[in-house]
Amino acid sequence: MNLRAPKGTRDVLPDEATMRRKLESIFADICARYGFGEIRTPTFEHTELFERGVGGSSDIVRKEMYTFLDKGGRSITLRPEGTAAVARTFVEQGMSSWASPVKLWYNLNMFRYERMQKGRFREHTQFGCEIFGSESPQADAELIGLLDTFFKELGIKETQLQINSIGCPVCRVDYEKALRDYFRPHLDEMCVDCVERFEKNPLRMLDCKVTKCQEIAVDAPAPLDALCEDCKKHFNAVTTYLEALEIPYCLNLRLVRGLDYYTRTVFEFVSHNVGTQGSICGGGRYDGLIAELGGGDVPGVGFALGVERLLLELQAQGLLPETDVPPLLYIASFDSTAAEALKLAQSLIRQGFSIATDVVGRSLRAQMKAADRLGVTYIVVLGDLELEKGIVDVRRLSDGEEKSCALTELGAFLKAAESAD
RNA sequence: GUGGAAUUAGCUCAGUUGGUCAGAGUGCCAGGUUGUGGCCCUGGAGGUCGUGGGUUCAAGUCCCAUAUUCCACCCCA
Repeated sequence: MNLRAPKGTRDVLPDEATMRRKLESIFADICARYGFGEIRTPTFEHTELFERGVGGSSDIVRKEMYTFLDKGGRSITLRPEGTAAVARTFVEQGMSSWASPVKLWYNLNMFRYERMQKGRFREHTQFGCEIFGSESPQADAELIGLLDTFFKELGIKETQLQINSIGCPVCRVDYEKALRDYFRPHLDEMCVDCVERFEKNPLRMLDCKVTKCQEIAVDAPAPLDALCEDCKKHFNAVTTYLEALEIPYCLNLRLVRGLDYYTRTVFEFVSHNVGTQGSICGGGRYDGLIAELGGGDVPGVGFALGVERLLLELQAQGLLPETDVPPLLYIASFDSTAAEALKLAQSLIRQGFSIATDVVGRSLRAQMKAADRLGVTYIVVLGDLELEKGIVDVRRLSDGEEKSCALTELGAFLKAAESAD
């Protein structure tokens, strides 16, 4: 077999598909209860959207995008993340004239050209939420509250919320200057990446993983101290609301996040169960994004949650959703009764029951084995004898107990059996 | 983009210093029981040993390249 799924992609088989469907349904339900509407954007966009929206200094834009020229010569990129695309829709569809704030959620697959690792794929799925049109810390808190609700409904316990504020463009300018002043004397001791970050985005020098750089960064000016009065007030209000919602959080002054559009609040839910990167969910405020994309001065805040990482987390905590249950009843038949068996199965299925029947033309013995392997609860043999009398014996496979039942009463029998469980 | 490990049947894996090494378990199909599941017994299908080169009388086995997967770095969900 030479043909394989492309590197970094996965096949989702029935058991996992069922689990994912349940997660999707829980998330959709919670979003609806919080007043969010679903949005589905195109799988690909003009490359320029991500270059401007996500930002040229981010790794996503620099080296992880699936970009190609289409037959019309347009530069197209498979979406590497959701926020820029949803923001584009906001502008294009004139959502600034909708009742404000506009609250949207999505469930979309994302594409990033990366090396494979635990919890990391070239195609992966994100659940996400965005609130456009509110500058208030109440919006930040509501989003984190929504996530907290989601995790609680799934039973997740071990994740930790980390939060930080990286300030607004105004205090960022002062802060970046302060950082450069601090790091400049140490530059020759730091890694090549940090030297590059010094020019482009000195904030990210704070969370460099190189030991030497970390040692130097320890005494760097802290982001929270550098915030302007408005940003300080905003951040304090966010944490106050989190306390009111009884959501535990952990200040992480090193938390910066690599997408260029973030302002003020940034946060992540982390866990040790999803590989060393640890992040299940990340988000923050992006007050300048809509303007950057040609819309008005509309603030925004949002998050994205990695579904594959969520599944890893649920598995580690023994919380995976149930997979499909086997059919309730297997109808065994013979050549002479195959038509009647199909008819009976269809009738019961149309009444709402889950029914299996032979579609291979197997011997009765093989059908019994097949039914057993499927894990069905009951089995009936529909032969000429049974058809003649209009009565079948319903056998319960768990203990072999048999009960006679008129063919016309089979639906009622199954209904009673179902409700008895 | 950098570094490390791995790849043999659908799945989990044996396979010694190159020489009956194409294997086991499990799963699948059938039969034993021509109209009755599980346990048991028997048989069957399924692999160009990731791919391509090289060394050799002889290569899952040694060498090189490459692909894929896993792990870590970077970064992100």
